[in-house]
Amino acid sequence: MESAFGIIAEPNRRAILSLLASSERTVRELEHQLRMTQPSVSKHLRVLRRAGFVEARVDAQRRVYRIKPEPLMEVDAWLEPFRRYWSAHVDALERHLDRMQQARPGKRAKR
Amino acid sequence: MESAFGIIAEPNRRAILSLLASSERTVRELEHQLRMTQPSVSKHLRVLRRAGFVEARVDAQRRVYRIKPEPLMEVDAWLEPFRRYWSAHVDALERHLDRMQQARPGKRAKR
DNA sequence: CACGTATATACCTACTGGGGTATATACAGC
DNA sequence: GCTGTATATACCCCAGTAGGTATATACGTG
Repeated sequence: MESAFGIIAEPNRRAILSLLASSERTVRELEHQLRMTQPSVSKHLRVLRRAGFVEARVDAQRRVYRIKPEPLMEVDAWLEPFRRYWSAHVDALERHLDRMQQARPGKRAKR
Repeated sequence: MESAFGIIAEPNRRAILSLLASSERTVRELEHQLRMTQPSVSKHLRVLRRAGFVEARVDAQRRVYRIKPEPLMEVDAWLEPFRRYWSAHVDALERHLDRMQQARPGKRAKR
């Protein structure tokens, strides 16, 4: 599957992306931090690279990978039509929490 | 694969969700508007239902499906750490989507 | 140049998951 | 009841893909 959605369906790939979100890293660093085998990391990185999620900078024998945001922006854009449900949901949750609070004054609502 | 990301990896499921985003629909309506076979629609709807993306209201023999936003909110939340990359690349997304669109027509050879 | 390190790739295997056809179930109207 | 409609499910088949092991490639250092 070549869509951005197919790419991030894989948990290990999401984990890689999440790590790279905070800072760029080498293959080795990813391998250790995610406790995956090196070929597995490389394979996932290749998929991510080809799909435009990451790019690599060469540093001697190392490849330092970093995020390229475009495909994730595409996912973000796809979510747009659904965002109108967010507010409704949040409102419903707030009303719910208000009722809870009124019914049991003194008890702290969670979340 | 049971994560929300795995669920929306499937293009037909995304199409179903996108249709439901504007309004609730019956299985038949989805079947026609997406030109899919009925069992296929039902199967995808079952996956979506079990993962909490949709719910069905019974109307005689019909089931009217509608969006439940929670799993998509989860996806939205996952994107949060990456949003700091957005601003720098706003117009890069346009170029990216143009390229995607160009790559569409015809089946491309694989690697 | 030999050796260790860092990364990529090839190859095989096993599993999953989607498509299709046929069938079951549920309901409505006559 | 019988018939048509609406939806779900069972079953089979096949392609894609992730994991693992072994190997290739590239680079740096002594």
